[in-house]
Amino acid sequence: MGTKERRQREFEDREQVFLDCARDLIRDEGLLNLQMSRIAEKSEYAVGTLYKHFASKEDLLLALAAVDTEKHVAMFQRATQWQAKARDRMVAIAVADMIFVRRNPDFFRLGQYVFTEVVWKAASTERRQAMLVASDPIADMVTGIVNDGVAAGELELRGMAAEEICTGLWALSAGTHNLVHAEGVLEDFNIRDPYRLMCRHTQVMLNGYGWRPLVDVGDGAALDALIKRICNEVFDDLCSE
Amino acid sequence: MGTKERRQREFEDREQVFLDCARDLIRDEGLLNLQMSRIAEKSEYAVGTLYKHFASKEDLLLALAAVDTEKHVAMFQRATQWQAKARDRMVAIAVADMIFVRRNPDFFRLGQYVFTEVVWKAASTERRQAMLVASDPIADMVTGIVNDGVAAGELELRGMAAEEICTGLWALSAGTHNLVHAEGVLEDFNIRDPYRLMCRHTQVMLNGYGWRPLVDVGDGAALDALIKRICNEVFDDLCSE
DNA sequence: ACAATTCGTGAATAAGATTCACGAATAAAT
DNA sequence: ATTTATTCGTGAATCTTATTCACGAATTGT
Repeated sequence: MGTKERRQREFEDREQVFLDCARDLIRDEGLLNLQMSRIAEKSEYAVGTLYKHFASKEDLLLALAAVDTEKHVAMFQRATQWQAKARDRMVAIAVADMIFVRRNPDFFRLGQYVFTEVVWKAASTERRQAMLVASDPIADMVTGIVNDGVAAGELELRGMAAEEICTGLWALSAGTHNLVHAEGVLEDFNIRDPYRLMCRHTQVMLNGYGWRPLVDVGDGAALDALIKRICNEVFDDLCSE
Repeated sequence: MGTKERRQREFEDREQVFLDCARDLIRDEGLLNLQMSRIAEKSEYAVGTLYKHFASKEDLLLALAAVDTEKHVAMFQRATQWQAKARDRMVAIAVADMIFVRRNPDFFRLGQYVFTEVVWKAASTERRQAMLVASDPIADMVTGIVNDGVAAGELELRGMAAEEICTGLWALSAGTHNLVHAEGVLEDFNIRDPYRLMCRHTQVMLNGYGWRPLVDVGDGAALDALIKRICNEVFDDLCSE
């Protein structure tokens, strides 16, 4: 009598099939040209079936973004659990961002879009909730590193809450994502290696908080060496460079 | 024979009428519910007339965002031209951001949306160009202040280009906008006074670049005094607090 | 006064998202 | 084994909106 279970399993697997097809279509034809009927066609199901899984197009997009976010968070987790000084782990978070965006070029574009009022409000409460749950661990991870740094005497809060420092670093990262996205959208806008720049600014901001030892940001070689070390020790399987 | 001129003038004024109506509709009913037919109805013109002015809905949104950007840039210009030390002018830029967003709560939401791949690509080349032209002065203004600071011996580049420092500050600002937007979109997300925090992080980051005298970020009172001074001296007419 | 041109109009069209009545497949009951 | 009930995928039909364009009124030129 496992038929019911098999059915259930098939239904769940199908959601993944739809998401994969949608992702392929976005990659090949762009978010702009994504059509529900094309997703159905590509996955060889009827449109009605697609709507059994997703309340709306926006819902599907949010589901897609949530999957990305889970992978993104998993990268952060590796950085967080790395056995190293808080200072290096903080840069590792930035490197995780860098690697992730390079490997998933559509990620931010989609993320940007789904967090738009228009899309967000058009999606179902469940998907919104799933998205929030997926991104929930991030703040704790970063705050945790800041607190570790303080505990180890490497960082001074200087009257700020750990969460506020965290917010500054987060803004830096979100702003850099914006910038990377702008490179794709604007024609003549081009900043060389924006995520490397973000790593440096992370160090500079932490310098501002009396992070010890202070980083000599003039020495790009030191940063590059650290990035390479992080790639080797933390993201071995993902770094080809 | 001024009839032709009058006609021409009427045509140009109408564009403003459409934009005003669209803005009102967005304020009252949200971007999500904005419909071209409603804009036409509200402005008491036919849809066809609306389309004589805007190639598409996205085109209209981009035009709307460009107007906002011009006002935004005008605020920055006031900060830039303020007769004060580079250090204070840099904070004045941040304060300009703060005041502008508070007075135009829909601004960033719209800006976020139009810079989305989906909207950007759907708009006409002319509007895109107008948007780029409108935001063009910003980078120069900020880089200018950084260079002034370096020339006055208040800031060390430490091996970074002025543009790179500028990018860091820009990322901080863009990230904060993101955060402010998130407060509107997400239900339970709430950061007290995000722009004040941005001002502080601007100071911290500049501390990291050896800005002199270094700012004691622990002293929130000093920052608040500076913000109040900027409101009085630069944005007198816009600050009620 | 008449022809030519410009310009606003809104009904018609187009594109795409979303629905839902249907029938096939499966499960339950006899 | 046969009948009845239920579940589930289907895709043609519907609905919503953006967008177009043929028309006629207003204006200009002769």
